Amino acid sequence: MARTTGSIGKETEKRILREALTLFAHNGYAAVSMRQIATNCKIQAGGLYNYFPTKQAILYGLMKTHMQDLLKALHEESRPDNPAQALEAFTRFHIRYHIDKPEEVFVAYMELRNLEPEPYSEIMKLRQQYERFLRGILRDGLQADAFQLDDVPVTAMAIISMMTGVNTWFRYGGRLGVEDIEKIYVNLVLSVVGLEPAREKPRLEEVV
Amino acid sequence: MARTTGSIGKETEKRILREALTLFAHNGYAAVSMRQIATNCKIQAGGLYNYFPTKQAILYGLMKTHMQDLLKALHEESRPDNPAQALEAFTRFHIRYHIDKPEEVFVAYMELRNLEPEPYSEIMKLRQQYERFLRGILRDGLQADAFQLDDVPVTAMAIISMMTGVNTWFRYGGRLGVEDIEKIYVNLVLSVVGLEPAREKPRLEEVV
DNA sequence: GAATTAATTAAACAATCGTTCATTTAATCT
DNA sequence: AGATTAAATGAACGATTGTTTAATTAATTC
Repeated sequence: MARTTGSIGKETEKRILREALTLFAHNGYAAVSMRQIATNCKIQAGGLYNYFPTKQAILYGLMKTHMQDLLKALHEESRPDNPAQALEAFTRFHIRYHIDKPEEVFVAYMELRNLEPEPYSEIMKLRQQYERFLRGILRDGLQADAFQLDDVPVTAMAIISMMTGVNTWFRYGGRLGVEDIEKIYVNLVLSVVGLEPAREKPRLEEVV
Repeated sequence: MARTTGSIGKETEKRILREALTLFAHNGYAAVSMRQIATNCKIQAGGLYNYFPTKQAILYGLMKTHMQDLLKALHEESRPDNPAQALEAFTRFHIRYHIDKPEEVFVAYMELRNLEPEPYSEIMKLRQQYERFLRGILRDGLQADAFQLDDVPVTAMAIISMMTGVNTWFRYGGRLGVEDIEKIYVNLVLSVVGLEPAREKPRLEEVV
């Protein structure tokens, strides 16, 4: 069945990416076979090679798409001039985006080492773009005397690690909703740069 | 060659764990073969089974040892009564330990999903012990009105994520030494709980 | 509607996987 | 020293790996 219009062929390609994403996220790239991916797409293993030349290309496709989408979404956000507001906006964006796409985030982070050198460095460049964006905000805040911090690169990495970590424990239907999380993380991040966040009330009834 | 004294046999077992650790850390559990591990130990693949019944048992052995060592080391630290001092001590401990054992930390975190259900839940229990320790400090600080934070469990996870993230970028011989990192992270963590850290001087000459 | 082109299948490829086992080698015990 | 036992080997097991290829099926083009 030939489709020069490419509309249905592209559908299958997306399907492959989606099924591979779920499998990679749950079992890890190396532990997932092409036959498993094919089965979940309801095609034969050989059919995958009409869309991707290698298994590696599927992983690379997933990661590149994710990083590009992330950067695109980031640059579509409005960035306030005020450093504190810019940082808050960035935090809300990051938390929201990462909670919305847990599988993409998980794969993009965990499977870096399964990329061959060339694709690896390309993905890393995209990651560094994202990190540079945050460093820019921090530097602005420092120059405007709005932030207090010891070291811009380290603080940037610390903030990103802190925020991304939300994916390891957050589940829908738990004690806290996305908006609660967002608010808490905004306060955490603002605290990190020496700003007094607007707290509601201290809470003591937590599980320990 | 029989060794009922067990001294040399134990040496080989340790060797296997050490080589497996390095291989798992660099390539991932699923991507490493028993033959690779054996080769790095200068034995044949079959010989591994004199020490471990399965590949899975090697991974489990690595993770359990790491978590037990971590918890043991944690409880050997003195815990100050003062919440701020306890938090600072915990932070210094965590940073130091995680920088000292990057491969163990990496494997213990990244390969959780490659554990079968039973070993998985056992390792998770140990992880949760560690997290509970931090939550205890945070709760103490809240009750003593020494800390300001919105949510103990979330803050605990955020702090741990932030600190553990140091392993993804820190390399010896870089711009900052371990002591610099330790100091920076202490300030970051104290900031997170609303304490004004003792800063040296703002720095602006960083790479952006 | 015939020709062409694309997509899908099913079988096969060599390579490698974790694991087992009979055998050999070597250290310990009596 | 001889018996015993542990450890290491090297070959083999069946299963599975990513990928290729020829044949088949179906959709598009002229």
